[in-house]
Parts: sequence; C-alpha cells; structure tokens
Amino acid sequence: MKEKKRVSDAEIDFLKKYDASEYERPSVTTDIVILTLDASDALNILLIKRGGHPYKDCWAIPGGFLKAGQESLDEAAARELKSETNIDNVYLKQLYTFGRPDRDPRTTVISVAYMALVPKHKLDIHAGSDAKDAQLFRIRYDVNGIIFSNENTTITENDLAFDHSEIIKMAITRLRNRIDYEDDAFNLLRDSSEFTISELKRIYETIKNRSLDLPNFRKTFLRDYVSSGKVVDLEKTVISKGKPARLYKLLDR
Amino acid sequence: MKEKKRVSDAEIDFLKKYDASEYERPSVTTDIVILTLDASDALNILLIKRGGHPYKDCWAIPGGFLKAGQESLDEAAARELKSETNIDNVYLKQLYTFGRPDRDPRTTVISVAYMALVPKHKLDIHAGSDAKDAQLFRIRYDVNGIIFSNENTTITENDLAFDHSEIIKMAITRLRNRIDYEDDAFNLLRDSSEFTISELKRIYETIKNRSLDLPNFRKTFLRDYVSSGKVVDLEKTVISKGKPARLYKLLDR
DNA sequence: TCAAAAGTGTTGTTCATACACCCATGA
DNA sequence: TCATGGGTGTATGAACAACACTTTTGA
Repeated sequence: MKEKKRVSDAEIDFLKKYDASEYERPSVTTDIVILTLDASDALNILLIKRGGHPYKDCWAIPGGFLKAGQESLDEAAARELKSETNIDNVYLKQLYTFGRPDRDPRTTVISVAYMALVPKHKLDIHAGSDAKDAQLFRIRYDVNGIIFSNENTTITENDLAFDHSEIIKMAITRLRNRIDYEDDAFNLLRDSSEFTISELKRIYETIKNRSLDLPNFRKTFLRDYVSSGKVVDLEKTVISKGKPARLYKLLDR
Repeated sequence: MKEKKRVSDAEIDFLKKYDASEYERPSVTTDIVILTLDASDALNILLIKRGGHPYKDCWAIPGGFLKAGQESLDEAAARELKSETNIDNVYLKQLYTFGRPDRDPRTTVISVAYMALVPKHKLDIHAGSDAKDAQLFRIRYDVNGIIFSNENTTITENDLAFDHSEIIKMAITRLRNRIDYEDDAFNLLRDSSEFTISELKRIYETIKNRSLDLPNFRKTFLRDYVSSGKVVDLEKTVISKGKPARLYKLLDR
C-alpha cells in the first residue's frame, strides 16, 4: 500500500515538472488602480488610452509586464506606477490576481492587480500634460454600474479594456471595507502632516459614498488617533470660510 | 508638446511588447493552504513531503503548475486540491500572490496562494493512507512561531520549503480577521445541515485562539443567523453528555 | 449682524461582556 | 443524587447615532 502510493507520488511529481515545460508559460503583468481625489473631493481614477491591439483606443488601467527574475511583483508595480505618474513612495498594495484564460485574446496573461492611493492634487500636472493618453476620470455610480467622466470624455464600465472594470470594482469595494479599520484614508490627504478634521471627514464621505456627522466623526478621530498618539494636535489653526480649523499631523511615515 | 508626448508613448508601448518577449516568462503555480479541524477541534493543516529538489524531503503546502491557456487560476487550485485530497466543492479562496524572484532557487516562480477550508473529519482517511507523503499537522503557536505536529513528526515554521510559512501565516491571519463578519466558520463544521451551537462555538474558539462565553455566543448566533433566516432551527435535539443540544441547519450552499 | 464652518455637550439605542442561575440528561 | 453541558435572564459599560447648541471667523 505504502509502496504503491510512493510510486504514484513520484509519478505525480514527474508529471508536474513535465507540465511546467509542456504547457506554455503565461505572461504576467501588474496592473494598477490609481485612485486620487480632485479639487471637489470626488474620487478619481487614472486611465490610459491603449495605443496598440488588443482593445486599441480603449481606456484601461495602466500596467506592464513583469521582468521575471529581475524584480518582485511589488517592484514591478512600483516601477509601473512611477513610469506612468512619476510618483513613488505612495500607498501601493496588492489587490487580487486575475487569470481567466480568455481575459486577453492574445495569450494567457496573469494580471496581478494593485491599488495605489495618491495624495490629493499630486496627479494634476501629469494628467494635464497630454489629455489624449492619460487622464483622470471622476468616478460616479449609476444603475448600470460605474461611470467615468471628465471634461473631455464620458465612458461606462463596459467601455474599458479586458476585465478592468472588474478590477476597479474590486479596488473600490476593498477600499470601502478597509477604511473603517485601517488608516488608508490618510493616504488621500493633500498633506498628512497638516490637515483638518473636516478634510479627513470628506475623504471618508467620498469613499463610503454617504455623508457623516461631524461631531461624531471628531469624537471617533480624537479617540482612535489623537489619544493613541498616532496623530498629534499641531495647536495651530488654518482659516477657511467659517471658524478657523485646527490642524493635525499624522506620525510615522 | 502633444506631438512629442505621443511619440514617447508609442515608444513606451513598443518597449512593453519588447519586454514581454525579451524577459523570460515566469512559471506560475497555485499553492493551497488546506485547513481542517481534528477530533479535538484543533486547527490542522495538510502538508506534503517534497519528493524532488529543491527542498527535497522538506514539508510544504501542496501546489502545482498552472496549465496556461487551459484553465483559470481558480480551476488550477481546485484541480490541485482534488488531486491531493480527492475533495471538491469546498471553500476555496484566493489569498495572495507571492513573486519574490529568489523565492524558488530554480527560476522565477509566481505562486498564487489559495486557502481551502475542509469540513471536519473529511480528510482523515486520506491522510492516514500514506503517512510518509501527506499528513495532517496540528497547528500550535509558540514564542518562535508556528509549530506543526502530529504523532509522527514535529516541525517548526522554519523547516518548511520556500516561503510557505509566510503563506500559512497570512492564511491564518486572514481567516481570523474574516471570521467575525463572514460565514467562513460554517465550512469547518462536520455537517452544516445538522450542527449545534456548541460545535460552531468551538470552531470560533479554535480560530480566534481564545475561549468564548456560550450564552453570549448563542445570543449573537440567534440574532445574526437564525433571526435573519440564514440558519433554520431544526427543532430536533441530539444527545451528548449533559442536556440534549438543539440542532440547526445552514441554508443555501 | 448674519452666514458658514468649527467645535461642545447631551441623550437614547445598540451591542459586547460578565455572570448568576435553571434545565435535562446519563451514570 | 450529582456531574455535565445546554439554555435563559439580567446588569453594566462602551460604542454609535442623532441633534441641539455654542464659538469664531469673514463679509
């Protein structure tokens, strides 16, 4: 009995090695959902217009092939983010890996999806430099799904290349689920070393897609972040329209 | 300005295609953390002893190469689980993708890790059939990390092949975080169509690694599952040692 | 003085926790 | 009868939500 099983396992092991050479190795890409906020605190995403086939002239999230053996997946994503936006040192987390054989018509492409959160305004210049190839789109939700729009273009989730609408939906859902017990929102602040409670609240409202009560938000913020020392009260104020608002600073970055 | 950028983008696009053929394509495997409970409700994991290099004779989590073009990642994981345990139709979820270039000494291997939760006792026969090649190990936690042990062998997390200890830790952490707001625990029941509150409570205790208060657990269970109709009261009891316990049945599977 | 936004305080509800106590069974 | 685990009820405090009210600025 044991002997029989050992032979069988050796066989299985051989077959595995055989598989590795027999079956075509897939291409592996990292694709990035790059999210930021615009001047009116709406959630925006960076999309690029594809220059080549497949899905030529379709909008897609940026991505590129992994340089196998030369970089890790995280490094590939960071490199891609940098080449697309000239930004580094931002929140960049692996999201999910997509591998349906038919998701790319050319060949099997495994896509390791990442999500990047970019501080407010940081992407403005880049997106404006060539409006035809890489643009920020405001994200809205409607009966038939997500709508991406800016002053030039309006597209729906069905217009996107590959399964990118699925990836984007997962990113937004993940972000929304995480925001209540992780510090993700701070990554979208204009300046995490000088921000007001209202600024932070607007980010939560955007991501959760509903309005929040300011007194209660303040209470929770003071308890979870200031009392625990993660955020310090700068004891300065900044003038805006009504009463000047107190400034806070996030520690540890 | 625009013209200059367009040329540059075309160039970038060309380079990406060039990369895809220039750099070696990585191998892609699916590796599975298979968790179940033993007779005393301790968390167990299925490990296999590697027959070939690298890490020959080391224990590892089961896995195999993706048959690119023939199956999706989910299908590859399900096929691997079936071949290793002869079990299908169980909880099987993608966990994370590992891609450090040096994680496999042979070549770049991208590992898409999955987690499987197998109902209690279902793996008993298989693991016993050949104790040398595939065994269940009880998971314990100690100062220096996780300890895997059964009646034959005791190993520590450092004895495992590749970065598999990292994968296992992530699986346990993920499970522990999910269990409070997802229904994952039901997948570990001996029989989800006939179970008692105590049985379910013991699963929560195992995963959270602390004891729970039965009256409070019952209250939460009745509110979250029975009142909402996800679980029905079978209005039957089963005898055990003290007072007979009421049986419940999970709907929708 | 008024609008606007920041900030404070109060109240009621829900939920988690701790725990005292009763119930039904086998031995 | 007693031990054992199942099951019920109650008290306490924390967290959350709703909202009335005050403060400080610019116009």
